Amino acid sequence: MTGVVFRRLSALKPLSPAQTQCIEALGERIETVAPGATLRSEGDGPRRPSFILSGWACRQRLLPDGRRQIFSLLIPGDAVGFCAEPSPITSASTVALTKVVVATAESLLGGMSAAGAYPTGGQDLPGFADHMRLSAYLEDGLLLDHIVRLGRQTAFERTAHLLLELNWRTALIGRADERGFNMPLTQEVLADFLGLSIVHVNRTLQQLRRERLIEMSGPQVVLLDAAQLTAIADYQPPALNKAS
Amino acid sequence: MTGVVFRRLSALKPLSPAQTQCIEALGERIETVAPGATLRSEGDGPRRPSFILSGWACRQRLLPDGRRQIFSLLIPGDAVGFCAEPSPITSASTVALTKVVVATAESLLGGMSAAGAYPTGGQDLPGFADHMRLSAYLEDGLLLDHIVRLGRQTAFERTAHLLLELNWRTALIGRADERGFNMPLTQEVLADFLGLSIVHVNRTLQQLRRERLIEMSGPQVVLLDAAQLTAIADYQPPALNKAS
DNA sequence: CGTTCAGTTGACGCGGTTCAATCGAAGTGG
DNA sequence: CCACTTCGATTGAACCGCGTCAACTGAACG
Repeated sequence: MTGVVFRRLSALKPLSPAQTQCIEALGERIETVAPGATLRSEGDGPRRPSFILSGWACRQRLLPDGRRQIFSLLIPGDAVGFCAEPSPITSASTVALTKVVVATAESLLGGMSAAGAYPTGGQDLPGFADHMRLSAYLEDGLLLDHIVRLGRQTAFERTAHLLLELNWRTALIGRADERGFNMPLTQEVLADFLGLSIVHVNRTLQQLRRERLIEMSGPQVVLLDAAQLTAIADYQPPALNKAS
Repeated sequence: MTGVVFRRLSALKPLSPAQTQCIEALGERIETVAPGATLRSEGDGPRRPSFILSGWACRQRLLPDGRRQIFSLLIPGDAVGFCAEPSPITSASTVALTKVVVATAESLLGGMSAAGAYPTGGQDLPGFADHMRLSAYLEDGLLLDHIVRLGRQTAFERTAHLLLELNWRTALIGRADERGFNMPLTQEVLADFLGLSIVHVNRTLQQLRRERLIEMSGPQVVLLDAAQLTAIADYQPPALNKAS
């Protein structure tokens, strides 16, 4: 179960044996969250950070009249709640979209603690600060991509872009191959992420299928022509430079 | 000139005398950038971080066909290029919207250096790491607000929300009062920020004036009815908790 | 077997874009 | 000092991408 975390983090920067061992130990502190449940709500105080071992979640905000905007989709291997603030400056809640298994991971917090304190108790902590920092940059980049999608791309381009992003991210954790990847999202979730109506998401997906760019059977998605999709969406995968 | 930086940072967390002195010293390393010039381009390597002392800039990305999306607007007191990565994971460039004066500030980098190194050379550095971390969270929150605007708000709501945000931010650095604030942006910039066409930005601003919610004369903006604007836009100012 | 939930489809309307033209203010060069 | 240009703001008309409303389908479930 902790393999996804290993793959996710080692893609950012190589992991030492001590770190690898530390990640394997994550499997010992597991919690299961039901679909729809809140992993972390808006005004939460300091909360133990964790990794998603299985299932999908999202960060979102609700408007008073019920409109919802999803900021990011969280897949296995992704971190939750690593913002070390006592109370977050801006409100967003993290919600499970499927059944989710998380591993609590305060032990990885070395160098991430609040008030900028450098590791005090355990100098021998395997130092995940670099990984978490790189991970934060990666997420930040995904947010910028999202802003471009919402601000300047058509429904067709947006949807193609998202599918390419999810294909890249699932591949990173070893969950995508030539037979595609698994996307356990309803069209309502896609709509709230892409800033579209459910109906229009439905029609856009149909168009992608009609033009033989993708294939879908249930939650399984196959990108039939990744090159053309990439051109349509102006997609550029994140540039991970492990040399860092 | 460095007063805006002081106000900006001390709003996040009180500044020690040593830190204050350090900020005043920023005035010694000044550069001027012409409107339209690039402060920091996409693939730039490690670049010296800096603060904007006067003028406005933005972070943006261009699409192949010329469409532009602006991620964030940068005003005096804001930091530029504090991401400590050798090469950024995602591409965005920072461009001056007016004449901009920046102060280079590598001396504030204590605890921000690459590779997660904790301060080595100068333990006596006044430690701006906390401030820069809080500042990053603040910016992150502004990005989330922006995503909600673009994804789920109408042109009218979006524009109102932006004006409230800019009013709050200019007030934070002491540049807004009951006579309003100065917004040196063309409608084209507003359009590329709000994900709208120039024409529609023009009409939306007209509607805001017609409904006596704002007043504009040149770059000067007055919010005539901040309460109603706040309700319309569902605006919530960032919660700065200095107690952190 | 009724209920619920996700996906699908058609008709219609609106919010916002596009195209095109006008206008005033601010340069700029002869 | 006067054309001439440029740039940003403004306006009208036509168009269309996408939302809204409403109905229907099939699968899953108790």
